[in-house]
Amino acid sequence: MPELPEVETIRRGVAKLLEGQVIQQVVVRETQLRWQVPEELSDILPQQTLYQVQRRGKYLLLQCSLGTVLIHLGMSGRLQVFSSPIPWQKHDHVEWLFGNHYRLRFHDPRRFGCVLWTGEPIERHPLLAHLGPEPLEEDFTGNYLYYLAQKRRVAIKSFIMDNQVVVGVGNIYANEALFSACIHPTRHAATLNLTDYQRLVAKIRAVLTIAIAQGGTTLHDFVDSTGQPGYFKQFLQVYGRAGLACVQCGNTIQQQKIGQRASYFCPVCQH
DNA sequence: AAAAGGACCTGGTGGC
DNA sequence: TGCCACCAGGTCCTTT
Repeated sequence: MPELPEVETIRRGVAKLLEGQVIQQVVVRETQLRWQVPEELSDILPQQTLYQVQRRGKYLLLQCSLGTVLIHLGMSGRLQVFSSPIPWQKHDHVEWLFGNHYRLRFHDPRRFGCVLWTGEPIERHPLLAHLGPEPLEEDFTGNYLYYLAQKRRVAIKSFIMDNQVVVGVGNIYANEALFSACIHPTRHAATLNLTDYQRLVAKIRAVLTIAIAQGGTTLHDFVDSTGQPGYFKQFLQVYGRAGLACVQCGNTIQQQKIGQRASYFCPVCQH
């Protein structure tokens, strides 16, 4: 479900309501997520203060007094804040109760997400240690991508979806950024020149920035921490538009699997 | 070392 | 209506 704009939208909502609050209670109803939810969570977290909600790629990091709760939403995860108790729903797996009586609830039907705990410095965590740069930070540049792509034969779309190359770019935004940059998604990464990469970086940044401003993309069921959908869907140029007319040239948008993911492109505009 | 494919899960949809 | 195949916003792990 969530790519960087959706996770960032959730981060902002959770931060606004819960930063500075003391955790009172943690309920773990299901431990079998992508990785086992640590049993000690409900023992160590109470009395700790959640002092900051951060994001690294698609991971949410709840910085607490004695360490960090690391959350990934996988394909179908939700994280919502409720101001009063509500009945448990199917696939509600973890809930945090805070001093202001707000509740943070983790819900994930497919259970590809995770809820983990570490007392170590977060950048050393194995899941984060090898991540590439943040796409909206200054170290993500055309130069960086160009040199990293030397001798890489992988499709450019798979390349920018590789979290060791750059974090946060998932299937929707990879398709959109490549269309916007007029680059065919199957091109081998090493065949793009520096100018191509400078243009691509600019477009990745632009697409993600606008998507964040729109509160993310709701295709079916994405909602933010307050239950609101995102509105970037109306800006989508190619994603999900197979067989429809290209918004630029009118030719038919094509669909093709690349790296096992549905990919959409205009065969005329993108080359 | 890099690339490709399978694996992990549930739920929704569309065809027969 | 029921059954089944296939698809979905991710990414780690194994195999080639």
